[in-house]
Amino acid sequence: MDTLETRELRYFVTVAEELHFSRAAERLGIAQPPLSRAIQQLERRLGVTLLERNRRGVTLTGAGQVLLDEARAILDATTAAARRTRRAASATNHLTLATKAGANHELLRKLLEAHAAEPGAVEVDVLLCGMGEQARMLRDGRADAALMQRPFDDLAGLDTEDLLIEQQIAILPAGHPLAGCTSLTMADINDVPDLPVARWPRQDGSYEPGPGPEIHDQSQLAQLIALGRTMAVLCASSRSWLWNAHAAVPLTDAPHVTTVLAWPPHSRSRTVAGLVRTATQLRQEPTLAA
Amino acid sequence: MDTLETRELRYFVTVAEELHFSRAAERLGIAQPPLSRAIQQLERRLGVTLLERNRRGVTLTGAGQVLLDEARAILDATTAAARRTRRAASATNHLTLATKAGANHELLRKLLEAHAAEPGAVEVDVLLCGMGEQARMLRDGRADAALMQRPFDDLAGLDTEDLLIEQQIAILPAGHPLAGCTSLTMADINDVPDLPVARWPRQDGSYEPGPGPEIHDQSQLAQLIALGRTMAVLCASSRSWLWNAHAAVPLTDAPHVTTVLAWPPHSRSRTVAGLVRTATQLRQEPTLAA
DNA sequence: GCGCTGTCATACCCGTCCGGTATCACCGCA
DNA sequence: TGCGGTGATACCGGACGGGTATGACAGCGC
Repeated sequence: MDTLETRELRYFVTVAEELHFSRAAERLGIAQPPLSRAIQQLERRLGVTLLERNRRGVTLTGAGQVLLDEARAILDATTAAARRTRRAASATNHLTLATKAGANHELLRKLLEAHAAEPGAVEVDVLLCGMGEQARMLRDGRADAALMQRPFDDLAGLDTEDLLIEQQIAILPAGHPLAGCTSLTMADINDVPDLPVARWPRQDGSYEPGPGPEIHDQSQLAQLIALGRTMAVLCASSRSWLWNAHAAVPLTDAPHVTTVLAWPPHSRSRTVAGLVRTATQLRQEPTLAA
Repeated sequence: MDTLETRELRYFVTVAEELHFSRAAERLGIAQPPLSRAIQQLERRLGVTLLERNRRGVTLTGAGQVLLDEARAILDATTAAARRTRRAASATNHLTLATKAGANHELLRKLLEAHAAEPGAVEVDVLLCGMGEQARMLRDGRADAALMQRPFDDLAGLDTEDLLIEQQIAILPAGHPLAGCTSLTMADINDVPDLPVARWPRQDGSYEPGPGPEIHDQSQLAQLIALGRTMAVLCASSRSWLWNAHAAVPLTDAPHVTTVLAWPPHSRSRTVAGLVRTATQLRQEPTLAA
């Protein structure tokens, strides 16, 4: 009675996104009548009205909104499942680790080193991602594990293991007056008239309004800071990629950043488990606790 | 090309569990030949061998094991999706909160109270679960949110918000010699010859071997302690349900227990979001921080 | 070695159901 | 009151899921 087929979910998601049967059918590459029928069947089977067909357009009901979220997650999970299965068959004894390009150099190096030294070491392919792309990589099965940062990245639905807690620092142009300070507060750096704070994309990819430049990747940010156009707040390990034209000043009241190893739940694969084990051991070493 | 239908996944999971086509077909209520064909189609579509058909039996390949985990998660997600959609349609303005029976009385009371006082308050149905049942309730869509405890409960794949960090305490029969101590350590209470520590089920439902009794629910435990048959290690808030025949002694070196509010990821429902908001505000109140 | 049993795979047929085309009912609009 | 555009309905053909019968093959007892 509750056998939601993925075909039906695919159809429903498309209709819910388009709020228009004909356009949805076109996007799906089928005709409109079968699509209408499929949605009706889905509604009948569930015993629930998912879409309100008014004159001039279609709207989602509350239940429809719920199913939309669920269906999206399920469809993502199926493509991820297919991809993971294929990768498990082909690149056996490989493991793809997604990391934010430029972040956590040191931690990554140590993790790879420690993992390679383990007895049953599998080869680790490092996948450098843009801002917050790791979550997608994990969820759609392109990566087996990822280094991510709380509270920046969206860890919803992922298993995690904390690896490193860091202060945040302000990265400034070396010549700027504030660069000489030994420490700063958030209040100090907000509203500096000639040096707006860079804006990162939010989880949905949009930017909140503000004077600072919109940042897409770390190299762009580095250059803009070096040019004296902006400043940024980053975790302390970002020091590893600073230029001569950059200055780093600790922020006393910024929230701490936790770097975590994340992996998809329900993944009981031996290879990921091995990496997690290595990582937890790493964390317990005093050299990283500092 | 990667359109894993849920029917195929259902078939594959059954075969992978039975490791026997005919039995799997019987369980599925279909004949064996169509099942064989369906699995072959799945393998052909994925381009991956999922099952090794040896003489005398079938075994899972590595890729098959991966797909088995993924498929189970997906099938759970579909039944959960159907249930959540139906509940969203029928019990609108309701919200089901799963809690471990007997745990976190005070916190639960305060949470419900605070939530009821919110302006857009929806009614909260409290669902009392047995050991670690909350995770299943959340995952299969019977509950919208749950109070759970780290590190006891399996939080994999759930979103959480920390609510309360507590010490653990030892619950002893009131007359026992150790009951007079002002504090104890784990070493003190392990290997007490006449009072073995009670054993809780693990995440898979099994018990690790040991001398203590196997515990299924809190009332059973309470009685066994009162009878002087066992002792238990629990979080401090368990004091609220202690009997006169019980004594509680703080444990100095036991790991802390974090009670969290958990909910399924991708759930952007307004009602759950409201409860989470209430909960986070609760956490920030000093009365609970103590 | 010969059947016997039990495994999964193959061959073939049938009915369901998915998808397509044609059309309808309805609304807003000029 | 037509016209454009919406989703729903009617009907038809073909693909495909499911059933039965059978095959290929391994292990086992005689």
